[in-house]
Amino acid sequence: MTANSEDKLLIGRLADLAGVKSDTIRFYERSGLLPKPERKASGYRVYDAAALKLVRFIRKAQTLGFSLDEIRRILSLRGGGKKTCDRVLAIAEATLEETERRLAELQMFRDDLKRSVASWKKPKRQACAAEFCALIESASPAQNGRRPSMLG
Amino acid sequence: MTANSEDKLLIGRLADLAGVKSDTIRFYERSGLLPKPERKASGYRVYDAAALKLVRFIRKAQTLGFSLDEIRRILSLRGGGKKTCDRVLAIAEATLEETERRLAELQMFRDDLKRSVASWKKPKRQACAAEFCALIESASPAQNGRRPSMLG
DNA sequence: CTACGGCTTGGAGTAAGGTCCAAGGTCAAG
DNA sequence: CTTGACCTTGGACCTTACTCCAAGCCGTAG
Repeated sequence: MTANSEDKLLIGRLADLAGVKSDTIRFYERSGLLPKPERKASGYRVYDAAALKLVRFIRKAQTLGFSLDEIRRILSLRGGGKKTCDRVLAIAEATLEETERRLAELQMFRDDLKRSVASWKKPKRQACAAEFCALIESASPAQNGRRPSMLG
Repeated sequence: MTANSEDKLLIGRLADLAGVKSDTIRFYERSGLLPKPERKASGYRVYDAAALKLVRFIRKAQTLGFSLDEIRRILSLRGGGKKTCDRVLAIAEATLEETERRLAELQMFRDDLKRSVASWKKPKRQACAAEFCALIESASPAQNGRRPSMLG
């Protein structure tokens, strides 16, 4: 029941199943995120279920805020020994801290936003645009622009 | 006590106070995020406290996940009447929903991560790299890549 | 045999968000 | 009156993450 020929995917099928375009798969390969796949005699790339998992992993990690570069570094840790494990632990802890920070900020923003939306729904309010701005403005912690990198 | 000459900032000072580079300020101006500032006879841009607030607003909004384009649209709503207010409400509600989604996902990831880090700290564990990956992999909701746009 | 869709490659293009540079003007201090 | 820090402009360049294109094989259905 393992790896019969029906498990094999060509690039377009893999892309569809993962919800990306073929070009994206090739791009990930070029970028070192996906290993070079087997090839048919014709040169066609042949993928298996593991490749699909991997592409889905990459997409998932992206939604969590990791850059492709960070994802590459995370993936490169797989299958290491004790030393690697310490490194993973360090990264995981840094990620956790950063995630907590983002979470707190987002939560506060959510609460403020919720309150404001409720108050704007009660008839007669008009300063809402200004308030909406003020609310973003005072959304607390992180002082300063663009998403910071987790992973030291 | 309002707007004496000490409130006026040149671009470099404004940039420092906002934690960005002068080039970024000029870029924001070109992009229509900041209004054209007053100029000295020499051509130097002259800013006031409002400009500083605005730059900080932009940075803050970015950390909350808004793109410059979204920020521009939000800012353009300031000072509108009842009609604008309905629009703001709609945007705010969409933003709220999207924020809830992101929050839920991030929270779940945080919890898993926390649990794992704790377990890895107890002596003798070694599959942690693989686990770290599995954990990102199963982080639930959003199926599919890149940050979605709040704001319809 | 002919279509037609899927695959190959290399390379160019895109959008977002900056970042840097050269050539030159401004201004306060010494 | 010279230094040196800061300002001006236009335009080139950078990174990230794709996305598209042309020219040409592959593979199966009619």
